[in-house]
Amino acid sequence: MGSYLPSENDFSEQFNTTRTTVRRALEELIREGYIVKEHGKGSKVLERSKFLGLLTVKGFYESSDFKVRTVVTKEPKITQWDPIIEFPLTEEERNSECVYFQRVRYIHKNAVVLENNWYSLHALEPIKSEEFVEGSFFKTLSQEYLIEITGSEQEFRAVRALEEVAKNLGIAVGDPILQICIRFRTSRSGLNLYGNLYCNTADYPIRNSYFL
Amino acid sequence: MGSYLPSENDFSEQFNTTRTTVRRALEELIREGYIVKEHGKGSKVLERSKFLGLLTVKGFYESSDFKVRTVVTKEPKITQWDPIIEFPLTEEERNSECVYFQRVRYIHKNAVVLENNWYSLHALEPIKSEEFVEGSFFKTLSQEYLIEITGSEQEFRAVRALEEVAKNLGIAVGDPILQICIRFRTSRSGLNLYGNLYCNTADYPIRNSYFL
DNA sequence: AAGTGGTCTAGACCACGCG
DNA sequence: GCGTGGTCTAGACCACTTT
Repeated sequence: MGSYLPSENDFSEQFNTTRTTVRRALEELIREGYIVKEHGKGSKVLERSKFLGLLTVKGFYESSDFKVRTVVTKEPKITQWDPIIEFPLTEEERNSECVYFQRVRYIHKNAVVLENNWYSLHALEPIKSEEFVEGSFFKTLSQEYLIEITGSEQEFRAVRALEEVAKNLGIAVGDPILQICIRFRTSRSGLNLYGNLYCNTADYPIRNSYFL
Repeated sequence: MGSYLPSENDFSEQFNTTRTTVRRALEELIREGYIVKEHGKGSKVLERSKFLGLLTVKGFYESSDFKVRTVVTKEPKITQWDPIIEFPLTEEERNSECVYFQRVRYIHKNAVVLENNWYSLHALEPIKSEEFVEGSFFKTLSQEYLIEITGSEQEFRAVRALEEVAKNLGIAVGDPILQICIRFRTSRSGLNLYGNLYCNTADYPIRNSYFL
């Protein structure tokens, strides 16, 4: 913590690769908030504030201070698209049914995020939650289907919690809540994952970082 | 709109540069939400939804449908650091005074964002708002001081609007509001810019995108 | 087969920080 | 001066899409 990583040249020698490739790897660490680069000095390892909840494009990840536990509250089932999705669907998606499921993310004993997810049936079969690798949908996609997340678009809004959200997150109806609408793009052509997240940011704000 | 850009090879020929460099430029367009890449097909130009407010690491930018107008509501002045800043200051920053100013961002006639900004006096002199190039603080840094934004970290929270925020944004006290705490890192060593933004997302959600 | 983006190697030069 | 990260050239090979 507060110390510096080996230099890019050191890494490229050590792993028999080029600086370009090392830099690509470091960019990932930067985006996830683990390091910052300092021109002329090196890559500094950051202290992780213990009250921070974190979001990456691939979902949530754990800081060293807490683990995110996920509970599936609605099993994946085939249904119609929900107009709450903020992104325009492709024609193939509109003409297909979709798979919908719902999860709640916990930190310690606290429900922090209620997450709705959809994807188009034309691009990917339904996956039961029992089949989730280590309980993770994204890990399942990666390991069982060789599908990777290639990017995402997110819309942030502050809204008042409605009944369902309030109940799941243990807050009052009308409390301010952070709504994040996400479209994940994937390495499988035609497959997008849509998410609608309600985050109780009172204790765990959502963090994003960006470099270059 | 909906059409494709010339290929990366075309661009690299046309501008006498390499594909690597072209790809870096395209990454910028991706992050700002102008294009998406489709493997094997090309770089697709996106339609811009007209109700979208957008945020990049460099501040706000305009979609084709509206311009963001900025009004300085509190002139830059030298003061003490405000504990509302969510990020740990460096020792040099803590030991220095800071420059603080406040702006309101308008879209059409609507006040949409109230923005507080701070930076450390030890790293940059005070800049009067009359000196802002085209009214923009970031443009001033870039053009007059050769300081570029190299990255940022953002924390998102949904909160209730307090008096000052409500008054400036024309909403009621207690209404849900999106608070974004930002630290911008810059190419000038030791200079960070801190921001505390209150966004009325009712009509203009904040958008982010990410690739690779 | 041809064209696209995705990834990688190899190497150069520059700007910044520090002793 | 030297080591660091920042940027760029030049070129290779692969995976995906379309014809």
